Amino acid sequence: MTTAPGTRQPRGRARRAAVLDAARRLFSRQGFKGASLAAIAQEAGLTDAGLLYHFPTKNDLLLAVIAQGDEEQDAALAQVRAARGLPLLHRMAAFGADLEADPILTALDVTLAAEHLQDGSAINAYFVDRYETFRAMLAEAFREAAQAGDLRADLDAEVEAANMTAVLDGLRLQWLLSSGAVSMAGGMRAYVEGALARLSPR
Amino acid sequence: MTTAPGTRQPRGRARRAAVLDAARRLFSRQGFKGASLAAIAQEAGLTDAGLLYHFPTKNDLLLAVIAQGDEEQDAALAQVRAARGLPLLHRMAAFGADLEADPILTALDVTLAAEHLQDGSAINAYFVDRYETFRAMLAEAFREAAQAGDLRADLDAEVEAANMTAVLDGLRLQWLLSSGAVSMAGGMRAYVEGALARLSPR
DNA sequence: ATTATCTATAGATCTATAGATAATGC
DNA sequence: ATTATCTATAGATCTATAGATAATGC
Repeated sequence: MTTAPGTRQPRGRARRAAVLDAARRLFSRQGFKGASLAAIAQEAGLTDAGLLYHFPTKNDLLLAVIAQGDEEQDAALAQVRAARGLPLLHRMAAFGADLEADPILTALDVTLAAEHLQDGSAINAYFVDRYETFRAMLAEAFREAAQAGDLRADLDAEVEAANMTAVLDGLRLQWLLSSGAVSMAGGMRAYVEGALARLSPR
Repeated sequence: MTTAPGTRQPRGRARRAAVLDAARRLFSRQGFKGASLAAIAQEAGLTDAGLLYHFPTKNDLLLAVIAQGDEEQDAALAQVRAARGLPLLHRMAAFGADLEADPILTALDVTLAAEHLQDGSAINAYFVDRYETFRAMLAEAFREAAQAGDLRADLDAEVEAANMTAVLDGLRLQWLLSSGAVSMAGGMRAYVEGALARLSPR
């Protein structure tokens, strides 16, 4: 029996990876609409038609880029999710540093989220969902910490969750716009420590 | 002597305003690259060629849209800048509500900033500068409040300024992505009050 | 035989210009 | 006379498809 249909050959797999890599870089720098298939193909070392063999449409390519980025970020997120309550919140202090480690992926995320803020696209739905999930995770941790007596019982878990998410997000933007002069890692650490001190019981 | 050259007639002025208004709405929803001149012209009730009589290039149109938005936001910012030190910081608590009052302008700002994060365009320079100025204003207020003994002497003015800016910015994104479920006004008020409580002396 | 890539091109936009025409204000 | 707008179109992209050809793995 020959290679099962659909199974990708090594050369093809390498090419696919090169295309994904080029697409991530260009989408990250110029946005989805700003980066043309021709530019991505050239960066990956093939023609646009060659690229479209691997990804039938530009939108398919974007979805693949996002899926890959997700997979990589899941590692950092799993570190956080391994804890609950106050320890989970403490771990958020290191999250800014995690994002600084991958400027391209971070810029991609900011750019794509803003580019699909309000259209009803699949990408928009993805971001709406991801933000909700992230906030829900933090809100639950705040509630658990409050119930356990580790934080003040009267805290507003929803507001705290949204604000912690907002700092991380806002720092990303300033970090990118200031060419790194504003530190995501430092800002986030300061915010988390400050918030937990402010919400400490008694 | 007839009308001085360059003086705009009433009809022209009204058209120009209609074009600016349509452009703001469409840039806000679809970004600069996402909104075509034809779509903007149609929304304003003229042809694309007609539009280009008023604004020679698409980029000129964008600059005019930004300049107009700036003028409007300056009103809210002037309210804040009228104070110094701790009172200035207290006024920041209402800033989220101000932004909620104009969803189109707020979405425009987020979208354009993200779309021009890293290109070396004039728009990029504008945002880099605006963020620096905003942070500098807040940092100075934190320093003054600390020196006056209204806040802890050992606060880090730069970090506090960047983080306060970040919350406002991050909340904008969540507010837009959640169709208003996350409150900018509430989140910002909570953040500012929390921060000032945390930094209150001894 | 299958997988990967290319050339060539269709068809849809998009920005911008040239030149004609209509509306307005003096 | 000046200001505003239109029709028509050039020229540049851009996404995507069709069909041919090259490379690879069994």
